[in-house]
Amino acid sequence: MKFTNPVLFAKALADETRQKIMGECCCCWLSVNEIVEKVDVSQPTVSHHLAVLREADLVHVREEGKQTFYSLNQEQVAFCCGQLMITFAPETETAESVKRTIEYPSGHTS
Amino acid sequence: MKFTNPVLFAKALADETRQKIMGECCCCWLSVNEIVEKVDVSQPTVSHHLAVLREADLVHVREEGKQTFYSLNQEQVAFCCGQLMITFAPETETAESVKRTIEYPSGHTS
DNA sequence: CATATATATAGACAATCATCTATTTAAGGA
DNA sequence: TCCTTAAATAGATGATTGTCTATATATATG
Repeated sequence: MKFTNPVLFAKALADETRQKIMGECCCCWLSVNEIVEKVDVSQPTVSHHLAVLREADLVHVREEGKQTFYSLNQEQVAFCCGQLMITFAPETETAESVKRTIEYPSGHTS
Repeated sequence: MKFTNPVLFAKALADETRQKIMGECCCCWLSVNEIVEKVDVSQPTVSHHLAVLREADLVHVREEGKQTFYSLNQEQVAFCCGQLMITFAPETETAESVKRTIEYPSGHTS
């Protein structure tokens, strides 16, 4: 897991279109063209947004012949959100719970 | 608790100086001048950043005579981070744990 | 090999944004 | 009332960013 700078992470999320793209490829692999069909901007614009998400390490990429498939890196998103929570909301119950989950992942119930 | 649009939230975090300000007034009340002394930008710039944070409902504000004190709204930060996690990392253990914490806050251990 | 298809890159342009200086507003204190 | 201090607002400016069209690159397919 590469560390994503929290400002870079926030910048990546700081755009409507990009959040839409993230939502679309959150739970499945989509080719660039499939994403284009869903988000009502041009193909180069989608490519640009995907580059931003790649830069922040927020997507998995799989090349297959002519096509390139993308899917959201949920683990990285969770990690970054968790970091923000621990940094900027340390006294909340939610942050405490996130911290516990990171320290004692499932299975370590002893 | 006002609902903060997730793009607005990300935009608020998408700046180095603003994250620094958030860190400074995370766990205490600070006057604008005290913040200025900590973040190496001009007073009007700090006021601008505080306005952005206010717009996203991420700070508490308390006016006291000549001075205005700010402190980070940790609950709102936690809520927004949690929303992002649930939206963009729903299949992670961290998001599951956040969801549980929201549904069954502390005390409801029955 | 020629053509079609999928994606990325280049470059332009308008909009947004972070910052500054100058000024205004408001609240004490002498 | 006058001066000082605290913060916000106005307006300017340079940098960044989101979008587009045009083009390049790379991979099939006939």
